[in-house]
Amino acid sequence: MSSPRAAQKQQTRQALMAAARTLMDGGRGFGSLSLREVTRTAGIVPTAFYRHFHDMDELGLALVAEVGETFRETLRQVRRNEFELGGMIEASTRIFLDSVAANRAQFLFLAREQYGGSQPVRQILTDLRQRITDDLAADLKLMNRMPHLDDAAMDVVADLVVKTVFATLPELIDPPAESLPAHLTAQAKITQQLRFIMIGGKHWQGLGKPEGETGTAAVQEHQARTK
Amino acid sequence: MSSPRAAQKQQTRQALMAAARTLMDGGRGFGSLSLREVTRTAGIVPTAFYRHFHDMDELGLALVAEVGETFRETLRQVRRNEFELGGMIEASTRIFLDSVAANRAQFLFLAREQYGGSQPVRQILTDLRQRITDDLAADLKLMNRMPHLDDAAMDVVADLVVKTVFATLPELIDPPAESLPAHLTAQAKITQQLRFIMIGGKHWQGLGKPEGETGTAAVQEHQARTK
DNA sequence: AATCTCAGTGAACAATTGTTCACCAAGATG
DNA sequence: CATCTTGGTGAACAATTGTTCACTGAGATT
Repeated sequence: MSSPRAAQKQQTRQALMAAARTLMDGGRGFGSLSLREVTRTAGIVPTAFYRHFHDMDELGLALVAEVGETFRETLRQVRRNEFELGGMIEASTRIFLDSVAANRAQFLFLAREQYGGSQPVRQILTDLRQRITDDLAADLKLMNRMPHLDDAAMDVVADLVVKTVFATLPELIDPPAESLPAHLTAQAKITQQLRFIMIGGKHWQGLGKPEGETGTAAVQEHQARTK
Repeated sequence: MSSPRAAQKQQTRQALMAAARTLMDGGRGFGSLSLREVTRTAGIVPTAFYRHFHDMDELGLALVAEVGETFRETLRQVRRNEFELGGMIEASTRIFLDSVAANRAQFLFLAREQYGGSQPVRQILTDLRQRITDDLAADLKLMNRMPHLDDAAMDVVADLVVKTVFATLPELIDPPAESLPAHLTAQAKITQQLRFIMIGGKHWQGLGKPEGETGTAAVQEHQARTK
C-alpha cells in the first residue's frame, strides 16, 4: 500500500486540476488563469508544473477528459436504469442532476468552456459532445418512439436534446438565484422542456405538415428556393 | 459637419470595442484580453483607454449593450415581418441568420461570453436574455397556437426556444467545419429543431400524459422512491 | 548497499502587465 | 482674441508572468 511514488505523482496532478477548478469557481474563465496561480493554489512551485503538463492547454485537455469520463459514466447509469415510457425523462433527468450536483466543479468547467475555451480545448469538447449525441441518436433509434422520423431527422432531435442539456448546465450549477419565479425547480423545467422536444418528435409528420396544419406550400416553396 | 470633437471621441471608443472583438476572433476569451493589447490593436496609447472606460469590465458591458441592441433590433425586424403559419419559422430564421452573418463579431462575443464572461458581464447578459425570453413569451401568448398551454408553460417554451437559439450561435458563427454530414445547412437544422419544439408545445396535453401514454404510475413510484 | 530516476525546489531572466503622473495641442467657450 | 476643456502622449513604477537551469533527496532498481 503506502505511496508507490507514481501514486504521489497522480495525486499532485489531481491537485493541479482541482486548483484550476477552484480558481474558476470565482467566475474566471480557464483561459485567464495563469500557470503560477494554479501551482500556487495547488501548493507547489511553478516549475513543478512541467512535470505534469507541458502547457496550460494540456491541463485544459485533462480537465475535458475528466469531465467527459464523468459525463459518459453518468449516461451509462441513465441507460442502465430501465425506464417505463412515461417516467423515462423524469428518471433520466434526476440521475443526471444528481451527478451534476455531485461533480459540480467538473461540470462548471464544462459549462464555462464549452464555447469559451481555447481552440484545442473547444475542439476536443466538440468531439465529446458529438460522441454523446451519436450515442443518444442510436438509443432513440432503438426504442421506436418516433416512427415518422428517418435516421437523419433522429440525429437532429438528438442534437437538439444534447444542445438543450448542455445549455442548461449553467442554470444547474450556479446558485439558482432564488426560489424561482413560479414553483419551477430546475428539475421540473428541464424535464418539461425535454418532454416538449420528445412530443415534437413523436408528432412529426414528415414534411412540415404536423396535423391539420396549413402552410405546407410555403415550406416547400422555401425549401425549393434555398436548394 | 466635420468633426465636432465628441464624434472623434466616440470613433475612438468604437475602435476600442472593435479591437476587443478582433482579438477575440483568434479564439481568445474576453477575460484573457489585456488592456494594453486592446489599446495597441486600437492604435492608441494605453493611458488613453481610461478616457473611455474605467475598466476592462466596463468595455465588456459596452459590448454587451451593443450586441443587445443589434439582437433586439433584429427581433423587431422578425416581428414586423408578417408570416403565414407554415413559413413563420423559416422566415424568422432566415432574418436572424442574416443578421448574425452581418454582425458576426458582435454575435461572436455574445456566443463566447454568454457563460464564460466575468460576473458583471454574465449578469447583464442574463438580463438581456431574460428580456428577450419575456418578449417571445408574450408573442406566443398572443398568437394562439398552443391552446393547451397555460401562461407558465408558455414561459417554459419561450425559454427553451431562446436557449436553443443562443446555444446554436456558435455553429452559426464558426466556419461550419465542412459541408455538413448530410445535406444539412445550419439554416435547415435550426429550423427543423425549432419546429420540433413548436409541435411539442402544440400537442402538449396537460399533466405528463401526452397521448395514449402509460407510465404515470412509474413516475409517481420513482418520485416516491427518491423522496 | 550502491546506483539511478525523477517529482519538487529556488534563484534568476526578460517580457508584459495595470496604473500614476505631468504634459501637450487642438477644439470648444467666452 | 484669450482662456479653458479634454482626448491622447510618453516616461516611469512595482507586480506578475512563462520559462530556463542546476540542485536535492526520497523512492525505485540493480
